[in-house]
Amino acid sequence: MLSALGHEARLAIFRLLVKAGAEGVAAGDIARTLNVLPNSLSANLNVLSHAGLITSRREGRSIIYFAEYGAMAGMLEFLLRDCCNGAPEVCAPLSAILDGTDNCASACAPSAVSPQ
Amino acid sequence: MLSALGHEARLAIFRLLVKAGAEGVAAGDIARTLNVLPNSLSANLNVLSHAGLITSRREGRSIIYFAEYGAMAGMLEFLLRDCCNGAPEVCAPLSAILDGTDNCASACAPSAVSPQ
DNA sequence: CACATAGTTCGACTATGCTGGAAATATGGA
DNA sequence: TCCATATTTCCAGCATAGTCGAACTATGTG
Repeated sequence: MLSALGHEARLAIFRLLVKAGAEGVAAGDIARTLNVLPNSLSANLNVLSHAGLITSRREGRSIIYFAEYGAMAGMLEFLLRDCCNGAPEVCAPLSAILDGTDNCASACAPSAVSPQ
Repeated sequence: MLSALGHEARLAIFRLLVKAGAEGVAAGDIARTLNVLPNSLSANLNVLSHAGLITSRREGRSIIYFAEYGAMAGMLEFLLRDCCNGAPEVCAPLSAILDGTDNCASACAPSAVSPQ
């Protein structure tokens, strides 16, 4: 997963899908938005998909891609556990982010964007 | 950073350094622990260092390497912001990790490291 | 059925990253 | 000074990943 995201174009794709949420984004729209060739986009989508970071569903002639939140959460959990175990001072600022200071919990809790 | 960590050996190195904490680990000890050749270890340490994930200090004839917690926190913050904005349901399980269920927040929270 | 649109797969080329041996540099000790 | 230890740098050689054009497959429409 880390190596899948360790690639400028793929990270951009994934971020786009995360922002899009449960609606997902069609491959063509991704290509247009990020200004990449459809075939290399397809290759990158394949890598992300194989890493478990995204899923897809056919809809008409488009194929819609979605970020796989569970995988993302799992990866972050892995990283958080490792960093917290050895370095408590890393956690505090992160807790602050999660704990509604900025954007997350406050934005997360009420609206409940995607019913999964 | 993501691509630096997206490499089995480098991730192992980084995890080792995170666990070691402020004491750091000498290059030779890393090589012995992870059973890698010193020259390829050096190359990987270089990549991690260039990514800002680790630092080093000479101590006698050894060179001690340390995880750079700030960089790690920055990276996690970046990932958390992105995922939380679009995907509230990712946050909950992570908050649980940070919030003292296991290991972290209980150790983190009281000390209040950064006033932001 | 023919055609247009949406994506993917294939194949060749290029580039970049990784590995491992050997030599070089730096430090400390006899 | 000479030697041992610790680590890095240099230099092939190899493998893998990325890119791009072109052909292929699938779906919907007239």
